[in-house]
Amino acid sequence: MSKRPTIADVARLAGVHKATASRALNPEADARVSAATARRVRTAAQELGFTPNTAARSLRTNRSSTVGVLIPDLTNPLFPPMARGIEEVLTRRGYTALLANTDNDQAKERTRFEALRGRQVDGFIVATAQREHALLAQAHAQGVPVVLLSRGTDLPMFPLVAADDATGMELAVRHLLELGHRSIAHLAGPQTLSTGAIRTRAFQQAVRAAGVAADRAPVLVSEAYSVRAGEQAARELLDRHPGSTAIVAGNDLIALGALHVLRERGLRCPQDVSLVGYNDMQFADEFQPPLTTVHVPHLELGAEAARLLLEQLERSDGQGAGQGLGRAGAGPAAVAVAKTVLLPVRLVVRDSTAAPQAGSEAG
Amino acid sequence: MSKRPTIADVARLAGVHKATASRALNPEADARVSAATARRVRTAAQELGFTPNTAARSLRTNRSSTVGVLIPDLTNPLFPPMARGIEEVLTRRGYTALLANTDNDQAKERTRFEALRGRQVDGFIVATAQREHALLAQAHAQGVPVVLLSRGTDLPMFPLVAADDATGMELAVRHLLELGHRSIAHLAGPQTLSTGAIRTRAFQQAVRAAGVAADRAPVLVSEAYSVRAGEQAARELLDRHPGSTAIVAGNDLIALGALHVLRERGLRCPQDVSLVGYNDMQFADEFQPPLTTVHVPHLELGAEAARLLLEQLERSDGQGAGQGLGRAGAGPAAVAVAKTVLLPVRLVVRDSTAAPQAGSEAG
DNA sequence: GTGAAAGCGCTAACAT
DNA sequence: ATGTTAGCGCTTTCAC
Repeated sequence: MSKRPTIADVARLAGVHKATASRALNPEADARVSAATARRVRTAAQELGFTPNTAARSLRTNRSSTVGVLIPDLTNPLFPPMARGIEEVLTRRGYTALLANTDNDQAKERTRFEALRGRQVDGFIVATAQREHALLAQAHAQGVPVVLLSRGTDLPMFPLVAADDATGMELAVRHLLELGHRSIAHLAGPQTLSTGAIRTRAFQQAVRAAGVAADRAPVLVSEAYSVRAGEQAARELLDRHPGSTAIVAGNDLIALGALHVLRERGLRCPQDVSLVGYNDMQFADEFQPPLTTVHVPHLELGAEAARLLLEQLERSDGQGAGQGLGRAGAGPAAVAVAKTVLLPVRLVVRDSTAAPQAGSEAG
Repeated sequence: MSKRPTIADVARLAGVHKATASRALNPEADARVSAATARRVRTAAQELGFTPNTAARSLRTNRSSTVGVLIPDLTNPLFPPMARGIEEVLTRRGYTALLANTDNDQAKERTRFEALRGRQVDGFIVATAQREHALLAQAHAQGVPVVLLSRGTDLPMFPLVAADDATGMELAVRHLLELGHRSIAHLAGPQTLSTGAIRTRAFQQAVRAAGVAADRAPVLVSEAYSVRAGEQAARELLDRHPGSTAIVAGNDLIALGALHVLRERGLRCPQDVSLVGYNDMQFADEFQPPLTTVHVPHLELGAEAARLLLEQLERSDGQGAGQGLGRAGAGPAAVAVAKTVLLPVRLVVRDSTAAPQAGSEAG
């Protein structure tokens, strides 16, 4: 366990001063060093296997090249691809992600957030946003750099990278309409989340635009994006609206719950009831039946969020306040509004949707 | 973005010296401080919202309370539960995990390993071990604290936390035998991984013990733990051993590949061929058909690995070399051997296994 | 273009 | 039980 070489060792071997070595090794300052010495220093560093002590650097620069990532639960198949997308762009730029699972628990989230701040993270990528979010409001007031991933807040405090859910939901509903369905129910996700609210609204607009009467397009809200909650909501739906020939779920987990309930009631999917999920999570194509769903590019979502955050960090590097903002409206009175990036989605048709059977399940 | 309070601020507010404040705030040293001042200091810290600058602490103590975690791929459903188990015990003790995906790529693994070392991680949890592993051998030589997770090396260099795969495989084979199968094939995982080798050996022992002839218990090696590789191996298996009435796969992903191939050949599972997976990964119960498999407690595996590493870190805290070793054999000539913890598994019977149909598929 | 010197915030000797 | 001092390894003024 021989001690690791420091920059002083490198400087000595290269025959220069510590400061010069530091400059030569740092891309931003190496213009101030002659090409020859720069090369000598880099060779020396290579030879010794020098890697800078990040703690020392961090202490000096007050930056850590580290980013906190708040996600609900790594065990939910949506998030691993996002995490990988984040990791990929972050590491390429010398940053490291610190992942924290919050389990949608506010107290836990706050604890982890504080702990990460204590570790001098330079910013956060937050995939746990509620439409109203005390912690985020506070973070915003304190000028902490944050990028929102997948879920937004009602106030556009922070840049957001999300899927184009309005379009996605429209695709889903249109698919069902084209198959001939006229009684389409929505098993909505939690309305406290932007994804839940946006998809629900888009569902309602799509059915209304097609001239489907409101009572033929009921919305039942699942209290969580989970199989269990999906089952509960699905039971209620089948009890109260037995005439529905199709269901579009707020996400794939809820759809899975619905699948269970259909099975438990002896209803066949898609013959008796068609079902559309949302997200196209891993293994959605292995379900029984393989799920028709809206594909969301989770990895790209994560990658883009990381890019946005880095951009913001770089910008606010020199000066203090910089919050990575775009401008809405024009003129001097314009309010600062954060940029939103919407990534395109597409419908993936598999076996859980089909034309409604004549007579069957008609309300 | 007012500057964060330092320990000097806390000391001033409490009317003591920095060093005293530091002692009062550090559990290990607070015995050397009077209860009264300790309380005063802690109150002051609370009031200011003081959180120590980890970079400074790290620089001074040469420890980071940070652990590197090497996994193949977060997107493989086995690893998120492990990561959560790790996170849970680590954060409880004030540590943070730095996750890195290696994609089973040696170059990538080395790069990430070095990067993490550069960040002064105190140790590693490695779930990417090959039976022969250059990087790990080297890490061992350098005295880097490492705990192996799930996959071991041939040489017991490091403590290992894994599932009791020998028993698990025996359970799987016995289940098939009890159903009446006498032609059981094994779609093995990569033999360069301890899990692949151990499960294969256990398979062979189990069938041999039951008196099944070797040619009635063929072993085909899948070149990766993946659906794709599983499909390839399964095709070869069905081509070369069409008489098999049951398959036990090296893991659930391989089993899934086998399922695809059975379907593509018009063979029904379990009526024509029974199939057993391994791991009981998330959603294995949603496959078509729901998969009979060996349940492995992945979260507990991760948690236990974290515990072992912390133990080792605590121990080697003061002195230098401590490698967290047990002793094998007795007497002065005994070789240092690292502890292995095997967690129990259990067979989960679902719908992919059944008694062989009389006559069908008989070789 | 390079060297000298200071200091980030913390903790571990060493006093007292 | 508490204060004093020094220094972890790095970057960044400031000189020259």
